Amino acid sequence: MEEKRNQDGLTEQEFLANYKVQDYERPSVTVDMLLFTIDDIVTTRRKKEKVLKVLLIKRKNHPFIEQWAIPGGFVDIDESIEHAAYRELKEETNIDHVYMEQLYTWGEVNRDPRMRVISTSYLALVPKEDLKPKAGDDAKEVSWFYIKKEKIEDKDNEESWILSLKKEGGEEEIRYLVTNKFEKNGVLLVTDTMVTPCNDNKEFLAFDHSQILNMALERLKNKIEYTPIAFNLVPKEFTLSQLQQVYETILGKKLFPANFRKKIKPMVEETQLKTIGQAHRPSRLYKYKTNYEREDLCM
Amino acid sequence: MEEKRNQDGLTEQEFLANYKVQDYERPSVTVDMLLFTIDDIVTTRRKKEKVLKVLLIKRKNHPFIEQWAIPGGFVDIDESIEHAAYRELKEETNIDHVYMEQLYTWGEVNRDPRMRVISTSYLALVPKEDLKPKAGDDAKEVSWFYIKKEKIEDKDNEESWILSLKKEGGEEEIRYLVTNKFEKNGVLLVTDTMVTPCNDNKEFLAFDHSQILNMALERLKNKIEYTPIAFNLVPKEFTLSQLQQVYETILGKKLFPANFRKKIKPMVEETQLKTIGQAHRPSRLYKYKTNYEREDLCM
DNA sequence: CTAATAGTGTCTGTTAGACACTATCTA
DNA sequence: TAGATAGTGTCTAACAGACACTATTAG
Repeated sequence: MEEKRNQDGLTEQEFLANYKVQDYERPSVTVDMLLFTIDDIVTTRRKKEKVLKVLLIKRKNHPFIEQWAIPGGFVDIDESIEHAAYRELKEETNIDHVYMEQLYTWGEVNRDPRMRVISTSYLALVPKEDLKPKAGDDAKEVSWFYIKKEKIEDKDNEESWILSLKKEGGEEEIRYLVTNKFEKNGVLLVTDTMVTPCNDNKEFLAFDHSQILNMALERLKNKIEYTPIAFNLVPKEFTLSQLQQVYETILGKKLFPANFRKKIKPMVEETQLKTIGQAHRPSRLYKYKTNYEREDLCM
Repeated sequence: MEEKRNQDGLTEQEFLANYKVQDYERPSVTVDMLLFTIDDIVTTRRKKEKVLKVLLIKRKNHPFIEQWAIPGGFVDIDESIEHAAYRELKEETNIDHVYMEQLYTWGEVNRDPRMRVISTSYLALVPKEDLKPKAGDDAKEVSWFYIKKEKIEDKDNEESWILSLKKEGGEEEIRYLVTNKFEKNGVLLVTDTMVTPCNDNKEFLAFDHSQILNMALERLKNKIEYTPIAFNLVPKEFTLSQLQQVYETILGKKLFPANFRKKIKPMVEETQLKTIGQAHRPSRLYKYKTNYEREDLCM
């Protein structure tokens, strides 16, 4: 390899040895971790129902003191952002092999009133059964919030939803109005989503976290249709009804069992196990067919 | 609103007024702009063919001096990352209403040998016809490269491609081997793509830019199937054959005209114009139906 | 006329959606 | 037995893929 020299006559080695990192102002870089799980709740009529939950922490200092926020933290100078996200995840779950993907990077100037912060958000999925009840981290107040997102009547011909978060075993409720505006991007009309607190609100999420949460929900809804991410929300062995409930919760609509099973069958394999002890026909347990995608690609 | 105080007894106002940005080391933050267009090239047999092109610039300093790179730059402390991307785009194109979307954020520790750099990449699409030939920016060498990505025979039962970039009107060619490895993410097998220079290579892209480029190509391929982004690569008025060629180039396969037209028809409206002067049946010009998506959503 | 590309009609097999039906457990 | 959930068979309408065909220009 010949030694190329730059305009100052330096080789790469010389250049790097003399390189002074310029002293302009840099943003801080953080990661946010949206950790989701699916859990059972018991409704007023003593019926069990599946709900989607997200993990939030209560802020202990300004800004947004005493408000709930998506867990996150600074990226160390000598770790990758993915590693920082993973570290954050570990702090909250303490389990391995958790599904995680990058969601989006938020870079508005005034996201944080203290200083300029750029944050990359990650999304992670854990089956409820794998979550060991965390030892009460005295300093931190952490809680699962269950999520409801309901379409409401169009106002001004726009699509709107009420997004509400209810604290697990608590009274606190956070409500947002989600509205799609249409905006031009090139020749396309793309949706620009507004997330605004409902006026009856007492509680709010910190920073732009409501917007981040909403984007994560959209991502989940989209990806569950064309990828097998849902399998990250059930235990290793599961019944097809359980899995169907996961789909129904995330998509926010009921599915026909026959159709659902037809669609899912190629992705799973039977085990010899069945559920027992319930007052109805026992159901077969299935496993995810790990090489499903590989087979698919090799055809 | 009551005044909440933190553990030091400060109100938010007091807290922010006294807030000292901690002096730990911060990464630099940059944006990269992947600008694509579709152009005609004339093959050896004097046939016209469509190709996908990407804009690259030649680096004038270490590291990776004299090598081609995706255009990009630092994010100013008082501008959003999206604004920085937009600024970069403007610098290269000088046209408005360009389609742009965030691609991914790259945060490995040693991406840049000078210092820690985190980079958010954006993808933009411009119709060739809108590109005014840029006034020769003396300091910068900028060029379009056309992209070929061809599947090669499986080695060890893996999918592989040759990704090659050829400089517009030049001899330079950059070739990479793209291979999918499978990796566990939660219970799923997801593809982890390796992009390695072909051993016959003389030229390379700078930094991790080959990987970024490859991800952008994947994104394009996916999104063209289920969104109307392709309309950003043709002029305001276009023939359906033109549009079909855009799809074919990005998907890397031939489509049946009858089927293509059936699929596209609901997204376009006829104009009264037709092409003239060609030695075959003239073709009707169409426009994109801007409110296509809206109509769709309102049903 | 030919060469070349524009554009259409229609058959096929696959799939999404809807719904009615059967199966198997506990109490 | 009833009540509850598990699980299947099948009809229909919509759609993707394949292919044969017609249309209209320049030279």
